[in-house]
Amino acid sequence: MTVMHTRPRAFSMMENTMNERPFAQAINRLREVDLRPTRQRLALAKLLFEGGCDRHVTAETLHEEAQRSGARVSLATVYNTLHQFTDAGLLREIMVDSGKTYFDTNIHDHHHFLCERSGELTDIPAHMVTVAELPQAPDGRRISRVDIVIRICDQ
Amino acid sequence: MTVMHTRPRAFSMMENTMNERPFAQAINRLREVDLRPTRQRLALAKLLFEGGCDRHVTAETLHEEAQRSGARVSLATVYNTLHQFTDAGLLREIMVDSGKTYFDTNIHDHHHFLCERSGELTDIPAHMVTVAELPQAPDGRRISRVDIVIRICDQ
DNA sequence: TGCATTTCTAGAGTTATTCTAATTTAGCCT
DNA sequence: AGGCTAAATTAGAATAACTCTAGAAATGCA
Ligand SMILES: [Mn+2]
Ligand SMILES: [Mn+2]
Ligand SMILES: [Zn+2]
Ligand SMILES: [Zn+2]
Repeated sequence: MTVMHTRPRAFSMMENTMNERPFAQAINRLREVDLRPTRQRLALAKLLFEGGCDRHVTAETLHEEAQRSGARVSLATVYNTLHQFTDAGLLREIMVDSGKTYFDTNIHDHHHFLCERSGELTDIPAHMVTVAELPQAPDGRRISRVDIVIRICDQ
Repeated sequence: MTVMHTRPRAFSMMENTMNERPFAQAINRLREVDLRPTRQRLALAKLLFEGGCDRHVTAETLHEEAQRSGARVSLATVYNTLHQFTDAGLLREIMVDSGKTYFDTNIHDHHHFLCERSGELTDIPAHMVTVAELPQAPDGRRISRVDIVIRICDQ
């Protein structure tokens, strides 16, 4: 399956070598999308993108994590920042169940396992799913994305 | 002067069961799962299943529709009924975006177009999508369903 | 027809999210 | 460095979409 993603390249704190100025990449990346690199945005970027592993966070979970790490960021700012990062192509929004919005640090073409017991999301790289045939988009429309959620349960 | 004492006819469940053929199936289905065919449930079943076309409703939209049709059903009952119908296998729940829960009258294997402009859902019969390869479910789990949402936008 | 059980309902409560308006901060310009 | 202005942050209020509660009504059974 091929869906056109003309999205900015993933922003990764891992690209910083240890001795480079901390946050240099983050600051540049935020500048590119006209977001001032404030203390709050940098703290959240660090939590989201440092460590490199793909994450699925809610505003609430990221806020708690920020508190625990000692960063003083309001919940309103966490919401604002998650949406700004999403608009900037640094995050992807996923709405999958139970009225909660997840933000995915993996912006590459991929799909998800959804655990029906816990609600946990797990990435599936795009190459592991082959869609041989898709219907045409209705007249005057085009396909912007194909989201595949594989729901898993016990046994 | 003549005063008409036309006592409102008592509601007869038997009459409805026998005469209103479109609901015979729903009523039997409800009986199977121990849901009494009450005035409210039958009114909502009529709105949902009469006309045959596949629908994607929210509690709010179905409640408005019920009001307009003259049925007096509380919003709480609409929520209860939609969940009961879902548990009974008469509806399927879809959570696709914007924190709203949609209920789908099409319970057969199928997928959806999602209009990114309006949020409107449209059915795609399962045979129009061919999935050639799927990843294995994690150890001790099995795939319960594969949901495919094709997001469409303008142009 | 009486009675236990189920269902319905208004309104209160909850949760996730957005809005508002006052305060603080960032970036730029002397 | 100090001042200015737009952007950003924040606490708390507001909203949206449910969910719960507890009393009233309907239902089905004997
Ligand atoms: Mn993901
Ligand atoms: Mn459908
Ligand atoms: Zn799980
Ligand atoms: Zn549309």
